[in-house]
Amino acid sequence: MLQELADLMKLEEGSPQSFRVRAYEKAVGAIRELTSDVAGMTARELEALDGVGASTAKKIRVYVETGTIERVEKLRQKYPPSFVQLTKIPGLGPKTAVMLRDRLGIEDVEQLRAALEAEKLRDLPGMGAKSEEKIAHGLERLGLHGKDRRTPIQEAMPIARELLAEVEALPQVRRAEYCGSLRRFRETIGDIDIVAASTDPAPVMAAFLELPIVHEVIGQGDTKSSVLTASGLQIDLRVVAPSEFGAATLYFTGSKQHNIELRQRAIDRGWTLNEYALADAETEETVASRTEKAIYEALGLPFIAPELREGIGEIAAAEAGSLPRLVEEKDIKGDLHVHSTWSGDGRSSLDDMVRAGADRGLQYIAITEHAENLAINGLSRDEVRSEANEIARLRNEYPDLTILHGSELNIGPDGTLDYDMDFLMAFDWCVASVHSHFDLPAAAHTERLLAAIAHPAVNVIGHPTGRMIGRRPGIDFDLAAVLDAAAETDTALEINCHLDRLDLPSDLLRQARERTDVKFIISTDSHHTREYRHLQWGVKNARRGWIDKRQIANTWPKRKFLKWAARA
DNA sequence: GCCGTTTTCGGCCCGACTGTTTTCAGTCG
Repeated sequence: MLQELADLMKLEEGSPQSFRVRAYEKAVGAIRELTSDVAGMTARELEALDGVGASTAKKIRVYVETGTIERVEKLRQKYPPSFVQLTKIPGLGPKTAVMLRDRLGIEDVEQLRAALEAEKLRDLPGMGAKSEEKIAHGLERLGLHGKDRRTPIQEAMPIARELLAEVEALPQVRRAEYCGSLRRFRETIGDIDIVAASTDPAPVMAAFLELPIVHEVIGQGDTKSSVLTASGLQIDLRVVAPSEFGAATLYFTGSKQHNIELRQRAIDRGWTLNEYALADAETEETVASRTEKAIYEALGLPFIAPELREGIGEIAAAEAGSLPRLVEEKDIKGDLHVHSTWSGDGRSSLDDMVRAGADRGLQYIAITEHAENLAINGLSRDEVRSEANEIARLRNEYPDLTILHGSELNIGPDGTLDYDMDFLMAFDWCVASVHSHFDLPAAAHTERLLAAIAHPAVNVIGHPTGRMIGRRPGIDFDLAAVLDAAAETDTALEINCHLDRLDLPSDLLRQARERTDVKFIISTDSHHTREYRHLQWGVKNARRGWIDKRQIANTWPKRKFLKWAARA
């Protein structure tokens, strides 16, 4: 409701940056990060939140009690959804939308289309034939890539990496980095931002605009250009001097709120921070600019990892020295969710999977084929016994690698698992996952998860929400109850590395971050040898979730881990 | 609308690009 209020206020105030709009958006951010239910908070408790004042606290209370906010109702009358839709058109902002209504009586997209065809826009103040053309073009893009459309990370990441490689390969480019929400590792991306360091920007810009992926140029300048791919994904390239690279990546990585807080911090010290440098406000002398680390240090802060830069308290935590100890890829000592061709959907042989795990320097792995209840992909009991013999052979071949014989069980709609108790207890390691019946009510999902967590054979709950980013929402369940049960039984929760899963999602991880009694396992869920390298994504997701690495059980050395796994 | 280790009033992050203007408004990030 507050977000809608912010959006409507953009129209009312004629600016997306009006102070009132920004205040509402800040309040939205504060509430989004709450771990407790906002409905249960008093006005006084709400006001204690950073960014929520008396006015917003009152609105929240009224909304909780009556289900409506008068201000929103009035604004909805004035700006109905069909009118608000106009501002979703790229290049068309609140000022223009309101003027179109005042001057031409345009109330919705259809009327705008008619006015464009009749060439009525070009006679309006501040507009001309080109503006008309721009808006007409923006209208075409609305379906393909409106302001609200976000691209799933698994779609954007490979494009960004390839693009980055091409930019880095240009002879004039010293170094380059992808920034924006992709570097912060959000699960959906608005656009791809690339920053390049060069003393000679013109050829870099020219080469960028000529790349095969560029379908359309929507803006080009000396140091900044924006293009669209054929699928409508926007890519921005910014070229800065090498000495400015740190300031530029900091700025383009954001988030917006993080930048605002950093800049406020600069102002408090008599400095100013922009994409070129942290500099003295009076003399304009540079304080720091080459690296992000130098800028943070000048501002009295330790380096803040990109995954944390959401403007949700990371700067205060950094100042207080209370940031979590973040996991890194090299900390991970074992992979506890690995398939082979024994599973119907596995694509590398067991021998290859084990060899690849050993080659990566893993100290322990768990082979976890699908279980019998997963119709096509699961293993019968006989197959499980046969694979056990193969694993015994491989243990001899790889004496330094501990190979756990595991299974990925299916949590049924009633919480029951595959096989039977005796059979299950013979496994070294069990992952239990939801693979079906995604549309039950939340209470039923909570019950089935609690049942699986309570089962003595289960070590970890696999991809707990079952969501597929951009395709399928996760199951809804009572997170607090699941965390309580996981802590009670010492059952871990998985952080699945697949880019289309990232499950648990980082927002749920953040809600769990104060639960230091809960363990997590970062698993690749590999079905092919090359998927081991997906580990990096699970690591980034855990970092984004503010999870302290001491709670991630597969960072532990082999002895500690095996002792815990056997006990659990 | 929010906020305060100079402030309870008067500030609030900063700049590129476009299209329209002769110095700026709108949009965007």
